[in-house]
Amino acid sequence: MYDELKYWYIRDHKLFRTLSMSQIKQLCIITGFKKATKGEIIYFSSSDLPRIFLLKKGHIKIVTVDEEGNETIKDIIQKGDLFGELTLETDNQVNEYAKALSDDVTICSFLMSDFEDLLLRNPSLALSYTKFVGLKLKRIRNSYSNLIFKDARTRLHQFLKDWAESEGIKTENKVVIENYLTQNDIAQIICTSRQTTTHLLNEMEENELLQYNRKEISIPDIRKL
Amino acid sequence: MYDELKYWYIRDHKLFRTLSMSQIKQLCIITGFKKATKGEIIYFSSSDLPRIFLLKKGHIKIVTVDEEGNETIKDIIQKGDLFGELTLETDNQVNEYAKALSDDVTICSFLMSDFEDLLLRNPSLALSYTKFVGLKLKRIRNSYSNLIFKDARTRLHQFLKDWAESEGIKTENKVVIENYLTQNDIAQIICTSRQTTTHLLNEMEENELLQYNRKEISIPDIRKL
DNA sequence: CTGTCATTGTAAACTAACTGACAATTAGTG
DNA sequence: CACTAATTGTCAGTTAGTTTACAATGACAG
Repeated sequence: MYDELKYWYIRDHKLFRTLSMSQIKQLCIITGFKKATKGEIIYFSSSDLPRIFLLKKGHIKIVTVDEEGNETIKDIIQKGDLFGELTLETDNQVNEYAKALSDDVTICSFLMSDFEDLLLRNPSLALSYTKFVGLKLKRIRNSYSNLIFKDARTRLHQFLKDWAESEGIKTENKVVIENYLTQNDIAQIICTSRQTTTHLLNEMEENELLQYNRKEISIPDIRKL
Repeated sequence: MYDELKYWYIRDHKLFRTLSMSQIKQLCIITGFKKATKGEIIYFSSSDLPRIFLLKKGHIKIVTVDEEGNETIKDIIQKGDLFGELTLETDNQVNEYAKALSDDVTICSFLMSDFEDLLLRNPSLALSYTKFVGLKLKRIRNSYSNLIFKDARTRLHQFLKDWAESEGIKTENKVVIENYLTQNDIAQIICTSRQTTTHLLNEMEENELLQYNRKEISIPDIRKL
């Protein structure tokens, strides 16, 4: 029964919809599970064999730490996202780890080598996967080019729009986002200081562009951003 | 005889080494060629069927133009690089084009649909291609995260290091780079103003970290950057 | 209910980098 | 070879955003 659950977890991802049960089994025999609560650090066990991860539930951030111990956010992973070495190449960057942002994080993983075997046997899956990585590439490139050229205000607006787009619950033009990020997190994502972010958020609240609190962000009219 | 040349052009790319002659033919029947000289604009003919491009010779930059007509450099493509829609998804962003940076630009291209067919029939090629796209993703992510957090000076240093690494001719610790970029191009790549770039380059020349001219950049000791 | 820690709010001094404006130099073309 | 356009050099004024520092608020554990 527990085994059944495992399969379902993987099968649920749109990338794996085309797979047969036996192919899923091939991956899942070695599937690892992990649960985490808020603030918990999840290492990409570099000692272990390289793995690909799939976030089933919750939110996590991928973080790197530089020589001086400064955390920088590399990516925010949402439910349904694949992460880890998408290049299918092993990389021994030890100073990179994931951190749970919500209390109900569930991750499953499988060996990269098994995944590669599967791709070789299933060209259409390989094609889907390539498109998936390509899409990720495009998303990252776009968000970065937004980040770099515009000022902090525009960057915050753009970030909120993107966030609302991908996760917000929309009714008419009003959008409500579950806020699992601190202002400091947001600051890091849009590459500005915590103070500037606080300032801008308060400014937007004064102009009635949004209501901010630690649980949720509510945007009365998304078109005005 | 001309046909033979065509095949060779594609076969030369490391991605295609594993292909049989007939598979190459399948791609090449519809291969398009293009030559360009410095400054020439090459459109990703959006009216035409979507294509994948391979830069055989020279250097080009991928550029987007925003509403106000400002050019921003999205990518620099070097000899041997594949470019175009790596996502294998059509995208109707018309405000994106390529511009030749050197006088001897040669591009060949093939239809995306043909490429997809080939990937489906050739799983190991699909896997290689996936890794290729993944690598591109990693490269872009790294270069961006370098760009964003550091100041202009560090960014320029990092850029020069990367450039020297990928294209420079190294003897001992001295590196010579063929300079096909203007200071304005460099400024756009490292996201700063043209004046700041000029200032920093001159500063580095004073400190004998490099010698700059329009033809080449010579770095006496790459470790000092 | 209270103490503690994380998060958010606010302000002043400081600085890197941008903008605009113009001059000097170099490359390419007829 | 001279003319033109592109590239590079230089400067002063301005500004967005950082830094430092501390206060206020909220959340959570015992």
